[in-house]
Amino acid sequence: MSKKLQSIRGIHDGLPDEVQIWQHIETIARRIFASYSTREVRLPILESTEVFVRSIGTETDIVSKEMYRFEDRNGDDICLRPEGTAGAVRAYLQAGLSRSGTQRWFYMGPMFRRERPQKGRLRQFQQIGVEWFGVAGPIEDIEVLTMASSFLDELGIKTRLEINSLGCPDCRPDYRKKLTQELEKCQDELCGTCQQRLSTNPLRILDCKQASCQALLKDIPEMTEHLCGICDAHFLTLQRGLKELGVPFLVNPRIVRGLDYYNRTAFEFISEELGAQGTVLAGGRYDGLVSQQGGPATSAIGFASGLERLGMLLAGKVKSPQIDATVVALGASTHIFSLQIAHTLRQQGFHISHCGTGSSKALFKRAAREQARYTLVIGEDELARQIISLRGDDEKHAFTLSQLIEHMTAS
RNA sequence: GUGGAUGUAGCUCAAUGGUAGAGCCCCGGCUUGUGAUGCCGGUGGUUGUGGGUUCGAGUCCCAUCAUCCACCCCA
Repeated sequence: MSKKLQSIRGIHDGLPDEVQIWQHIETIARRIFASYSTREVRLPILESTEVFVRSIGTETDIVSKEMYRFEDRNGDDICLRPEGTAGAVRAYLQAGLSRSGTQRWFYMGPMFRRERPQKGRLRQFQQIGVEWFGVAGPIEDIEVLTMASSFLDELGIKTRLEINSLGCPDCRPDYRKKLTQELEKCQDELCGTCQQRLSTNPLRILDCKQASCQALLKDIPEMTEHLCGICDAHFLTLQRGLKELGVPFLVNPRIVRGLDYYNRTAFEFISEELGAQGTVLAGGRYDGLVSQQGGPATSAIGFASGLERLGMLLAGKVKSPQIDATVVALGASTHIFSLQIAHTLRQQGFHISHCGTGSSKALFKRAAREQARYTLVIGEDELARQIISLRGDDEKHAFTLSQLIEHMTAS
């Protein structure tokens, strides 16, 4: 006997009940994004590792520990994409679109990160993402945020929106320096990982989860108070726009990003229902990335959202597709006739399931499970007279095929 | 990567170290034409996997795999 086969760790199957929810999410995404003239791109799942090294760098654990990276047969260093933005920028530049005006893109598809899995944190997961290129903002920041907000609203997912400004290469280094100086004063009281972060990524200390660190941060200077004039104006306009457009938000100066190409607007839509995996949609401005990948200075903003997490919040709330009719064929002699009926109805655009063979009890039980609008009963009598009965009615109320089509169309 | 919890039937869960069970679901019969109720019957398990201790292991020990929780990281 062979061992039972199973999918590999953190890589799960999408079974019909879950896929149905994903498709619902995707349908709404397509509609909302289209209303912002944002068009779909389909980008590679495999990229050369260089694409991510250039955008993510080798500083964090990401490239070294958390990517599926391997050597192709010809020696190329390639990997499964861990996110969508880097590949989108690569595609944008490869197609020479930097001289074609604003590009508004969205994508949906699988991403791969080799992390310790949890619920809502898988190694293969799916993201829906948006990237807008050539948009300096803050108008586009407001639009991207209202778009994201409409998307979640339309899904009926309750979140709170938190925004922050990360500043820019002009003002962030000063703030980082000031923050580091302040934190060095109480260095010994910081938790172990934050003492590390002091040298590697001091901004990350701002969202440390240790209560002791948060207490030390109480009187620390905030990024939002140290923005340069341009960043400050950008952030204020964004806030005013959101207010005027009725998008509720909270300024959270402790939102940070792990990578340097992010600047100014950063935002997260957070659900209360998912514990530590509560961020359901996150994004921000990344004016530095296109040039970092070797292109011309190009402003850009985007966000991404995990389908699995959205799906968990919608579990049980998405209706199954309605089947129009299910066919009960009683007795072997009726099988072909019943198949012809089903076939014709399908050609008319109806959704039909056929209950197959078995005892009448089994067939009607199967039929009931389908929860179709109609159960069509076809037995010897119906076959002889070329008619179809409905469950619950006797043969006096039977339909000819054309009458049935008319009846089903009318109701 | 670190720390912790949990793995018994399709699902929810029982079982002092001593014969692996219940409810629900599924299938069939009473009832070869309308998912009732009822009764009767049935399928389904190498107790995640592999070792060890023991006369005897679902139970104790070790390893491993998976899921879940928190941390790390978070693109």
